[in-house]
Amino acid sequence: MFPKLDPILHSELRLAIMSILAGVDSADFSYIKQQTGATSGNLSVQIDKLSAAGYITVEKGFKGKVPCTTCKITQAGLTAFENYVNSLKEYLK
Amino acid sequence: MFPKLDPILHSELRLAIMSILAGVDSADFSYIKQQTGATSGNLSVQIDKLSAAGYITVEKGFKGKVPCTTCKITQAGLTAFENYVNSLKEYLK
DNA sequence: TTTTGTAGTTTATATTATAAACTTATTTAT
DNA sequence: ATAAATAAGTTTATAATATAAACTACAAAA
Repeated sequence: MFPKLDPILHSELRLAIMSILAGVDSADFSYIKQQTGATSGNLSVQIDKLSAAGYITVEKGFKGKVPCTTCKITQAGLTAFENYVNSLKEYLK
Repeated sequence: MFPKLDPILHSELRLAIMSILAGVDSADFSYIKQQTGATSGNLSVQIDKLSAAGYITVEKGFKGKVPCTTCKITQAGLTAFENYVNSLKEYLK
């Protein structure tokens, strides 16, 4: 039987966000936006969802005078990401 | 930049259907239903979508007196599936 | 002949993703 | 100093999607 895919991660943009965050210590909103090519609105919504799921933390600060939102993957997020990848493999082989 | 994921394939049930069909010559509705654990309604809709996309062919016949719908992956479907897998890899590494 | 089971389809609903419109603050140009 | 343009988001509205519930048609069993 096919394993259930985590619906939080089975989303193109959220998966891209997680993919980025899995490889770095932290990344800010603008960087993620540029890397993914997402619109600000979409990115904002999906970051909220990942944050609500406890997969990332979001810190709102300033870079000089400009607001800057920094995202970081959590241990739970990393684990979920790994589980998702493993589950997905069952579908791809 | 992350490649765009084929929205037809980026769906849990449709991906499972394609995964099954990629490994066999053909499979009928009931078999796919049993393998995926999907409801008939959901399966019917998703098979229609894959068929409309040209990724599978659907043949309605009879097994004795009982109706039997047989699905088969097309070359286009196989190619799309392979592309999807390759695209996905960019997200998972 | 009524009921149960098989094999689906159609329709309705709830969720989701996405974009458009908006807010707030900051530079930059006039 | 004021207006225009840019940056960094958020909120809201819309369109698409997945899913389940309800329904149809037929066959086999009780």
